[in-house]
Amino acid sequence: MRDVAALAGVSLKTVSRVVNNEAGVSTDVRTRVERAIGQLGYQHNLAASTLRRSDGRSNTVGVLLQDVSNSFSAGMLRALEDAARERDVAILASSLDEEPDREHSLVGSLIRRRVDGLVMMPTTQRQDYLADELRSGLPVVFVDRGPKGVDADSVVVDNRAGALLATTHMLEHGHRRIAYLGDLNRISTAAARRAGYRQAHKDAGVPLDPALEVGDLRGDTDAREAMDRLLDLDDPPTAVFAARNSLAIGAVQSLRARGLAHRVALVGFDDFPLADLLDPPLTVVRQDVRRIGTEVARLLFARIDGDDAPPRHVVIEPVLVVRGSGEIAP
Amino acid sequence: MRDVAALAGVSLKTVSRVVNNEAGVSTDVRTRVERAIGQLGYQHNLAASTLRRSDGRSNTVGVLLQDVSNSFSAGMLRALEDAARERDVAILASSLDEEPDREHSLVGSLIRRRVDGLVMMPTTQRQDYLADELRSGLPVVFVDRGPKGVDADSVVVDNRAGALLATTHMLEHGHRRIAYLGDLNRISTAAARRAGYRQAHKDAGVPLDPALEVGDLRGDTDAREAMDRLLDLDDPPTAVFAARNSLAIGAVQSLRARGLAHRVALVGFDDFPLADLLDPPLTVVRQDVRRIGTEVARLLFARIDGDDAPPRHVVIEPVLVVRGSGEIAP
DNA sequence: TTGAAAGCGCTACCAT
DNA sequence: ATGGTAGCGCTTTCAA
Repeated sequence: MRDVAALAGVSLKTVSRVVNNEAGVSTDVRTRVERAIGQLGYQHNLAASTLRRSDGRSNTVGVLLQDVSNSFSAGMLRALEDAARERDVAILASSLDEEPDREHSLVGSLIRRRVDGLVMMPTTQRQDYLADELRSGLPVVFVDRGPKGVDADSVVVDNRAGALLATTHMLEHGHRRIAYLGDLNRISTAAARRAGYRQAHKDAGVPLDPALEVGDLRGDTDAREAMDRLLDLDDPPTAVFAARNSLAIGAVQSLRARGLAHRVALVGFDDFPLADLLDPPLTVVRQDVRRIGTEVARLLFARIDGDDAPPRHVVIEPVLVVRGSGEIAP
Repeated sequence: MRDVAALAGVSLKTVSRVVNNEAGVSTDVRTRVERAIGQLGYQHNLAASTLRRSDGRSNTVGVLLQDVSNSFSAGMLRALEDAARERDVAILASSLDEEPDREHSLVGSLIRRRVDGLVMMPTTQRQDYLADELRSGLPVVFVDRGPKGVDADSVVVDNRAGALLATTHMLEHGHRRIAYLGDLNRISTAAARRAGYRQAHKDAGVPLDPALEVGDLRGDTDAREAMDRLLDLDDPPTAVFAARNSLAIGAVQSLRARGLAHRVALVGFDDFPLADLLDPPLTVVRQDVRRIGTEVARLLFARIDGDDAPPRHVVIEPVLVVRGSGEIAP
């Protein structure tokens, strides 16, 4: 910047004015400075700028997702990116893989980088460790799973209602033995989905069979094995509710391998690309990822812009997408 | 940091030593400083640190992909992330959506943020605009598509060979009318895949029919419509080579809607989740995304570590994954 | 409209 | 083993 100033024959401050598009620079001087910038290939240093600025804005936000390569996280990231781009805000993205330690260390890393805000799909049980940052005004929006131990903005879907929807749908189609495939039990959304599954049975007056409830499944491989075991029972389920997309995939693999894909009903939680091209097409409870992402961005940027109202909790209602697999009769 | 120093009764420099884990601090002093840090909730400011450091490292790299929500880009991002995490390097990720203007502006934004390196899946025809940065030593690794107009490291798959593989496979199964569904023609990988498709015909002595070659398709919707039109021809194709994953999906939609999924052969380029669960399971040419990502990371971090050998160009051979859809007889 | 000087939070360098 | 001082590249403040 000093070189640019020298070449253009102006002061540092004037170059700064040009670079930041501030008023109070004559067209003539502006042109001279811009030419000098071009000649020297000067690139403004945003880190130095941030350091000195009174607001300390880095124009960067951090996003901690479950796994940037899974379709739900990736869709979220994309929706956020679109909102961020309009403001010329960059996104630091990371995957947590349900590892609490990683959440702690990545949050620290983002704070050391002075992000203007944080979006997180938490994997820890409680986020008390964020209390200091929240109090000092760091904008944080929780997504998919609400905050525990602290209060902050959040955007979640009504997991219980979604599970109730899915399970009731199969009960109404006459199923009485519906299996449940669930995520790691400690994850709050998994608990809510399980509660919805049970509620549906209660509402319909159908007894639950604990042998049909399998939790703590990490991914499609786990789900496939669990499904295999369920189908080997003396009195196997005639329907399955898979409480996450990867678990539904594992279930499909198992059913397909045994030629039961058209015999056992299946409803998944969380839509994914190609679910409609499976055979039978997969009936799912859909969480509108783009809508969630848009809401998250709205909350986050409002906070960044100084909104200091009490935390807001947005709940998005999931919808049942009927495609075929969930309508198979017992 | 000043406050920490005051509270611990040491100098600024000593706090800096503790924070950076430098040697030459007694255990006693270190403990005192750490306690002060804890009491004050002090968080090191990485931007200020970067500014002052002699190497100017930001421990941040920029990644420009086609679209972070598509499985190929997302897989790349994830592989890179895993390599970056080991070094405590953060990732700024963005989507280009095949828009050249966005590439220019995002590269600028990343340079202003002083990233230590850049990974890009370019969407521009030429990247001469990067010449200055490359000359001044910015590590850049091109992925999926090689650099044009400048020289830099790259990791690409052998697109021509992959297309040759796919097309020959169907020719060997007796097909003589194989359609081609291709990406935007200006994209170099699309051109290479088309060349492979043609080469296969030439090798087999099978004449090409221009009516069966459709390029400039943007996504599954385009592909579906193109496929519909092809199937409406008087002499429709008995097989299809879809040169990108989203195009294969469009083709499947069209075939499925007409009940031809088991009648017309289909091979896609680029594997994706669930391709094996379609009916029939989709035969594809697979590019090993994780392997590509790992190679990219290896090249990038070697450059960041000071490697100044001439640019390296890694070519990954794609493999044919036979699953069913590509083996349908004419 | 333009500029000079101070200082953001930190690390390099040299001294003790 | 510890500290003082200068200065990274920029913006702020105030003066001209």
